[in-house]
Amino acid sequence: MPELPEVEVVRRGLGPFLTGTRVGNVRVLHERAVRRNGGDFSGELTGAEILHVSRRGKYLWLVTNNDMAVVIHLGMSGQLRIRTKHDAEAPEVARHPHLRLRFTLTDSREEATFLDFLDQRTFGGLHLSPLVRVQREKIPQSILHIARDPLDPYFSFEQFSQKLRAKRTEVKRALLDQSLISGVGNIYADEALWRSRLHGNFQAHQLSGVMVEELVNNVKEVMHEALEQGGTSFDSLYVNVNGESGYFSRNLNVYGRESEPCDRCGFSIERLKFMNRSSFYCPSCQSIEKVSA
DNA sequence: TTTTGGTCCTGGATGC
DNA sequence: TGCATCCAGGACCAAA
Repeated sequence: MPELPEVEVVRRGLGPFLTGTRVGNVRVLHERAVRRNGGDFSGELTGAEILHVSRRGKYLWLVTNNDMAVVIHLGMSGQLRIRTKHDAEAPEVARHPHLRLRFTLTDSREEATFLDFLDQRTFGGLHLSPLVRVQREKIPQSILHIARDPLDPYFSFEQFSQKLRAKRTEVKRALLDQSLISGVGNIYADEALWRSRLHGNFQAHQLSGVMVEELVNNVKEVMHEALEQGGTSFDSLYVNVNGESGYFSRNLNVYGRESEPCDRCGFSIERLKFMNRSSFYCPSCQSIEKVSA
């Protein structure tokens, strides 16, 4: 499932192909892919030039020359794939059951390139949003509520710590709250909590400043490691723009490892139902009894 | 205002 | 073999 490292891998992959191209045509094959878009998605985009590709948390956006952004969220199973004309016309690609949207991109130097949006579970989608200036940068209006992610150079630890410690909720739920800190999903939340020896159900307002600092450092660390290995792939649902999988799943300490021994203490890893999803943790290392320092 | 829990959605895996 | 059910989870929304 694409979380921050996976989305960043996609962003890096898209840049060289998309920068400087123009949108020639947009074919929407599944209306749900553009459900968040109010107006005519294809019409408003045709002819626009793509200037660069940006990201905040799990959101990607293509900045166009008319001060608009094509905001993309991959959801659980979204993929962006770059296709050459030859690839795009192959029957297994053109009639792929999960192909939801296709951009035809033109370039003054070469023949058309295609950008395909595939999404098995249709939780992902694209929409247009005007860019608005906030302090040092321009971001899409529709994602103003999304907090800076921990890899953002302007991420403020003090601000995050203050907000987190004011929350009367569990620390894992707070980590998944994109308006508090963005980019953290179920996998990296579990991994960072394990590294911090924190139980996901520990109350956020009981965390000390030192505990928050350690947690943030572990979130950053696990994300950097995942990024270096091209992200986490369990199956074919996450691939980069060339269709290649990442390798970080081999380095996971708790996520998806129910009943296996903890790498730190050997205790059996348990799975807990939390917020309609699974939480993996070591009941020995990550005791709920932990007392705030 | 903040917190909590339900819903959306698809297809692979599993059980009968 | 065929059918039913479970499961995965990010974002959003309504209820408390």
